[in-house]
Amino acid sequence: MNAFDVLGDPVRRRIIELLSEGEQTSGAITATVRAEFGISHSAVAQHLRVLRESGFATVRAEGTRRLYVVDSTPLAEVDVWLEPFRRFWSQRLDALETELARTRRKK
Amino acid sequence: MNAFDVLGDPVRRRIIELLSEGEQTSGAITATVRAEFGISHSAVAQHLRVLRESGFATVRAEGTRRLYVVDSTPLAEVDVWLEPFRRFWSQRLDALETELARTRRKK
DNA sequence: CGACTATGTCAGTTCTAGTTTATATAAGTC
DNA sequence: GACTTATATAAACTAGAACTGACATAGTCG
Repeated sequence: MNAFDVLGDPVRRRIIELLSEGEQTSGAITATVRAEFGISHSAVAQHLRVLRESGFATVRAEGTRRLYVVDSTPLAEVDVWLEPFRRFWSQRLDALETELARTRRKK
Repeated sequence: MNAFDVLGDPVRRRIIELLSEGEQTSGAITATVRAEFGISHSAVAQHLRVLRESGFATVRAEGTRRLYVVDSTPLAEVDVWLEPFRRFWSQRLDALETELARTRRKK
């Protein structure tokens, strides 16, 4: 599954957000997501699988717990795709910076 | 339809890429996409509709032609979502910069 | 005006992704 | 060893997205 498809699901985006705060057990993630989205534990487990298989997360076993961490590689890919478009919304910022520089020189 | 869902489709991503090079007629876009993906003109028209309705593109009529331009607003939203994660892949760069600064000071 | 071109929409079909319920596995606890 | 907890998977169902083919609208050109 392609990186953009993975991010297409709000539950998965939320899980990635949760993981950005640091390592989380499957159980902790499931509890939060269940509370927020009202879906079954199985649904969450399947989202976790998608995140694993698409490279957005990696897992480490500790006893019966599974500890998930975010892997930023696919996110970086998305960022790269976005890169050429960034000029569209940074144009105004650039213009502002130029203007500020000019004002400063006048002083 | 949410911005991430819109970007989930490869045809739509391609259309956005095409539009980033500047204004394009519906016909031009359709021709390129049909050649690359082998789908019907109707399918392309429907993707264009999604892009319009989700705010990724705006249209201007000129005779019978429709001229599409990219609107970066939803792309910027995606960029904003990505922002907090950027530190993950810029860490290495940051570390490198710190190291360089230290080396410079030693000299 | 009639034929043609550019574009868009509708209806129906197919495929896929997300969900639930039920089941499986393996590690801790008494 | 039986019971519980943590987690994952399988199978079946459903909803919705994407596609095709047919039709609709409106400019353009002879």
